[in-house]
Amino acid sequence: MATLSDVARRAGVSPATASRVINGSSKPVTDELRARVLRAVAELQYVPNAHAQFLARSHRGAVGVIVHDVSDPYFAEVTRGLQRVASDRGRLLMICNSYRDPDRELEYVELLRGQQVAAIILAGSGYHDPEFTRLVNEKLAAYEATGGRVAVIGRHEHSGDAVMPDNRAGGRLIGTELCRLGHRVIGVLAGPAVLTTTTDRLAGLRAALTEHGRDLPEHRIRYAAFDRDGGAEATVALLDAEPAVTAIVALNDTMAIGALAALRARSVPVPRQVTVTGFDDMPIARDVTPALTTVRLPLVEMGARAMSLALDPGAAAPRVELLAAELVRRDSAGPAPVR
Amino acid sequence: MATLSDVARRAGVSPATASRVINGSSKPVTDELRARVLRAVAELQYVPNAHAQFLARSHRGAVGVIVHDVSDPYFAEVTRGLQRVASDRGRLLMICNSYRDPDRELEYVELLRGQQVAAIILAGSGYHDPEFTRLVNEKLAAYEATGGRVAVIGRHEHSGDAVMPDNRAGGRLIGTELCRLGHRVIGVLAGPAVLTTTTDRLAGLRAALTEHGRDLPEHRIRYAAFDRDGGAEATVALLDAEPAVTAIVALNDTMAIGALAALRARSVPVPRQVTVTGFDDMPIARDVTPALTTVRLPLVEMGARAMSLALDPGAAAPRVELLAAELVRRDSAGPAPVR
DNA sequence: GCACCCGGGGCAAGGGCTTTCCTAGATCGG
DNA sequence: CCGATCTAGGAAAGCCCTTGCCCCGGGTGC
Repeated sequence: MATLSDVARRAGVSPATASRVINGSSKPVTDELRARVLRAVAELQYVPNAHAQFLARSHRGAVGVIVHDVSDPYFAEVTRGLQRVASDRGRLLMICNSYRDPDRELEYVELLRGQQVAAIILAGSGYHDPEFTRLVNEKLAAYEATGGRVAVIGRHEHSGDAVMPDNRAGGRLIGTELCRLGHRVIGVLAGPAVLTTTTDRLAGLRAALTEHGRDLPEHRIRYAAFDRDGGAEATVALLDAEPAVTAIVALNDTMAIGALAALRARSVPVPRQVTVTGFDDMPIARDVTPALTTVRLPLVEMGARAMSLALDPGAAAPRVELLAAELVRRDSAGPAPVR
Repeated sequence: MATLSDVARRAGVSPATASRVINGSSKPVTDELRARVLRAVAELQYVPNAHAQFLARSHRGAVGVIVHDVSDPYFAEVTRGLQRVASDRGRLLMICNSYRDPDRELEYVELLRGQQVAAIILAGSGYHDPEFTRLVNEKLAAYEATGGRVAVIGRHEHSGDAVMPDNRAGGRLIGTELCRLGHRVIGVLAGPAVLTTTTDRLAGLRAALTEHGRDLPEHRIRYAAFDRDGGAEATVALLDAEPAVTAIVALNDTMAIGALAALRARSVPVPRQVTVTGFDDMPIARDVTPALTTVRLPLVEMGARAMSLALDPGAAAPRVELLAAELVRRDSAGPAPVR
């Protein structure tokens, strides 16, 4: 690998001059030398060693984000927002997939710290796990103590800048809509109970139902993996145990799609016999049949905001941005069947 | 940020010893000192500076991949395969999104080179663009000349290790299936014509049709963006210009989903009146209505193989692995309507 | 014509870590 | 009991780049 001094030697200048030409330093260099250096760079196909560069200027360039899984459309959208802002500001974004493993999340915090990233963004849901929370906060605190910036997306037990989708309000919207449609026996396809996302959405839903005089007994809530198959399996279990349900609330769109598949397999017409709702409004939500009634979260916007928070110098007080959820009515929700 | 010498000082040892303890060097260190060092590490929350570490040992750890867009399910799946193998071998994977911009692809090659990654994997389709091809090959050659490993996924004009999905054969499978079903007037929703993926799939399709005595005139092929909206728009245009088509072949699943949406909007029953086929067999393909008849490509496997090729020492001759495509019959393709 | 200034270039000091080589003390054999 | 052999730990030389500082020579002002 050609080094800077190779270039300098070939151009007949000092490494200092070569460096200045290559980095467009403010220090003037004669056109003659500049040309010689550039020629040498081209001939040697020289590319500066990013690590050495990093070490020499102590200027932190990259930013890291820890997501559960980029191939999950939810995170794909969020990441898109993060990317956009990062690129606009000339920052490299390192994406780390925890694959929903808290330990891996911890490891990635260390790794990013080791990479000396300028900021770390936690994009997954928080966990209801005091021990994990303590550990991650400890690591983040150490990072922040040395000037690192942290922003989180979603509710985490971390005091600092945060972007919060209004999951509670979203749950409420769904609940209210279902009541309006006359549903009384409502089943829920929930994600893992340890995620704050799950509990917040559930809390909002329950609040709305209670307001309208309905209840949501625990046995009508099925906790499963936050993915398609989790949704499908939970739907089957729910249907068998609670044949009276007229509406199934999935706590994200992916699970809702699984529910739709399970219902189709049993030839249950949606929404005529059973209503299904999702959450997140992923792009695919409008393309399944029936198109999903869901709650839109401004995913890209969330990513963009989080990156802005992370890159703008921190205010004295933690900044928390609450992003509104919005009901999207499509075809998968209908009036409760009269029986 | 605590440094190694901070740790060493606190533990009352030399940086050399501290380093040895932390990295588990083979050189023996007394338990007494080891314990002191580890305690200091914990107290200071020390994390080694990855850049300095890199510089000191000239051992290349990370691997880079350039994809078009991770949020595209096609690449999400491929990336999952790459990740798995990379993690198994203790490698960090850097994911770069070119967003289908060839210039950005070039930039990322430089960037990864600067990061001194052990290998670069090009996961997007190749381009039919001699100038671009020349440039990228030049940069890759320079990289390989210094010991860098390169693997490509898909057909690129790059001689070296490659994993090739058998796009041609896949196109053939679709063509044969449609002929079997009696379709004669077939329209195509193609991706950008500059992509080798597009032309290869198209070539296979055309070959099959020709063999069965059908033709595929250019005016029944619509080139559009390889995404949902591209598919929807092209479908509308195709329907208007060629009302006689009984089958629409989308060259990837995303476009097929767009086609389904456009047909639904026009209340055209699928597959009764028009058959639609996709390509790739993304996870969502089975969950749209009607479920997509498509061609399965072993996407995860492709990623895994590519990573293996990249990490295993190169053979003398370039290794090319051709991965078979497989027809997946679902509900979106049916017999041609009798008229 | 002299002191000064300033533009253009190079020297060298890091930046944080690994690793080779060396040293000093302990151990062992004769 | 002394030299040979180990052993654990430390000193220091890089890895590649940036940048503050210094230096040299020619132009400026009075």
